[in-house]
Amino acid sequence: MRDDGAERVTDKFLCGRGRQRLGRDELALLDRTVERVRDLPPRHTLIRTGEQVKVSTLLLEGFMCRYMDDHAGYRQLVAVHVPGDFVDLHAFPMERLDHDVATLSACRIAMWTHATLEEIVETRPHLTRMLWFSTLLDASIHREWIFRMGRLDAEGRIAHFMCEMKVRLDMVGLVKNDSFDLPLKQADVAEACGLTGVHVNRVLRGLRERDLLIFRAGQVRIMNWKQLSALAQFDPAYLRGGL
Amino acid sequence: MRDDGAERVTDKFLCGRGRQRLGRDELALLDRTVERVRDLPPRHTLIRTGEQVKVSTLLLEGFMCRYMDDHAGYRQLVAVHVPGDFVDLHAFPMERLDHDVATLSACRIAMWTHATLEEIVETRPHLTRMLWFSTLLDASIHREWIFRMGRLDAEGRIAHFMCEMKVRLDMVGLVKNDSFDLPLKQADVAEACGLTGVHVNRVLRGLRERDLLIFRAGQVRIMNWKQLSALAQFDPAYLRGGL
DNA sequence: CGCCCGCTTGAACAGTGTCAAGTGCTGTGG
DNA sequence: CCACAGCACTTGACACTGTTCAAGCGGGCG
Repeated sequence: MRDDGAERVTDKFLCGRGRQRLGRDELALLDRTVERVRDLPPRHTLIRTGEQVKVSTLLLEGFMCRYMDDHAGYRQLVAVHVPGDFVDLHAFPMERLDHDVATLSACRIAMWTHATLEEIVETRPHLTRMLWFSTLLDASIHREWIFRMGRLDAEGRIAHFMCEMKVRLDMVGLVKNDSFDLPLKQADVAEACGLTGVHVNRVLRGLRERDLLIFRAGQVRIMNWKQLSALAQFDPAYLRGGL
Repeated sequence: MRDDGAERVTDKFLCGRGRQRLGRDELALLDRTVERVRDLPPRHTLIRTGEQVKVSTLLLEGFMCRYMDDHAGYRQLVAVHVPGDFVDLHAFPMERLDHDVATLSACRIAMWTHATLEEIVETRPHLTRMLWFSTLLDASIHREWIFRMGRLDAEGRIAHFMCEMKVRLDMVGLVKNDSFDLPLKQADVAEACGLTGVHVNRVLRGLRERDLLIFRAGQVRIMNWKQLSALAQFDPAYLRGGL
């Protein structure tokens, strides 16, 4: 925070995941070089597969996702993003993406041109390394999702997804009394977990009836963290990236 | 290759994935700064979850994997590596890993200390960016694995896995006449695809009987690429990372 | 030669998907 | 203010994919 208390776009960046390693000057540099801040409506596609990308996006408020569609049009989410996430920083070294990027809820985002990032790489080795690190955190989450889909049953997958959301949102101060906003439909959870909407509905009922978790109207309330995280075989270490 | 024709450790690095963007001097620098080359036996664990890592490993020959075990001891592979892959470069910014790293077959590896990589980051922005890029390729593969597990049935998953191996090995010159070595057991394929060994066996029989693919004695022979890749909904774009 | 490991096959079963119908909001227009 | 449309959620019945458990096979290696 600045003295005047105004929000800075980097306020939530890497909170709980090595933010303390970012110098004041590094945060200030990022803040100063933002190209622009935009508001996006819900369910808005920001980047399409294969298209050339020249800016990267930090999510300030709201929820975004990345997804791939199969031949029949069924969707698989490959990532869900919360405030403080650099949603498509990987587009900087990659230049084009292998997936779509879209908002789930209404969002506010901040954007940096790749030319600006280029300059950071040229002149700021430590900051570069932290940006690199932040893309590796995403990879770490990807791996956990592979585990989730490969080794957990429907209940475990949904529990795991909810545990992950809780911890990630907690890191950026968006959890109050074990409750948090999660503006997704059951169908979105299904697309994140490799399940059908119908089955997600049944599993959620089970979790609710056993007083583990309530997900209703875009709000999650975790009633029994211990049992839920056990079901999910959830260990939050992967979210901190070893730092 | 040098004039004397001797192999250099970086010979296969990023082949087919932007290698042409690496300058001769950059490759030479990597070659010169290798700390050491080692041979590892099959089924050897190189890094365990959570342990502090101070070197990163380029795979020269053989097959390695990264995996996570669930509470019951069942294993999920989260990556399979082929020659030319920087297996745990992400350990450099991350410092410790959220998964184990092990050999599948006998392997030869080259290792760089993180101190050396540190120096590269400090002094070589372009090379740094290419190293960063190479870790993002892994993330890209992770995403495709999430898609594979979430949206494909058993047959599609195995077909997809085999298609991926074929293209990746082809990039580094290890495919001859649509055949390649893949020194894995059926159980390993199961662990990569989130299936049981028994079911992998049945699916492989089906693929063999329809003359799509033969996997026997650690060798894969692709008989019908077109049908196989269609089954897998396979598009190799993600393996090239947009470059 | 015999053992062991990886592969193969069968049968019963469980988990998840599919299809179909119905409920309950919320927002809109008459 | 009510009727209605649309959407997300809910529930039930049934089919199917993949798992589990169990047994048998085959080849390489000590």
